[in-house]
Amino acid sequence: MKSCKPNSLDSSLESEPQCKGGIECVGKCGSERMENAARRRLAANARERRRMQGLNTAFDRLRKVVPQWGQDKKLSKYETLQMALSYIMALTRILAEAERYSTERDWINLHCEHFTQDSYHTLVGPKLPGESEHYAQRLFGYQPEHFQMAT
DNA sequence: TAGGCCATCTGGTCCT
DNA sequence: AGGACCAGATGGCCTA
Repeated sequence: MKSCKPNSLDSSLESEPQCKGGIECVGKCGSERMENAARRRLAANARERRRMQGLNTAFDRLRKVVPQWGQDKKLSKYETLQMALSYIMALTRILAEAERYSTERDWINLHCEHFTQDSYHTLVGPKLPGESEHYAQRLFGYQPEHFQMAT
């Protein structure tokens, strides 16, 4: 995914002698200003590239902790955010439910085993071919159309 | 081939 | 002034 825009400005910008002013150097100062602007632009481009790479690293880390059951292909950034939202909401629901039981042991016996993947399969039935995209939706209620008008 | 997703460049705005 | 952040534009890659 590379841009086709050339990056040819970064050479020959070093070690330009300082302009001391005066009529004869108006053109030269102008070209130095342009070179400085070009240099700043390139630096800004590099910073922006690093910033976006950092953002993508964060997305990758989020993908690793978000459920992706049955998904053979990587979640898009948008899907990752929506899945993370649904996941957090599901975990919040679980915590709230846990508070309704008097002892931790009661709650663990009742619910914990339902959140291993194997027991999930027994809960909702065997996975069918072509059905993988519904897994997360059924457990977490992740349905993209619910989020289209979010914000 | 159209559409989705993505990386990169770029100019604007805000902040330190 | 310079860096961070953002959104729009552009073009490449991939898949149905």
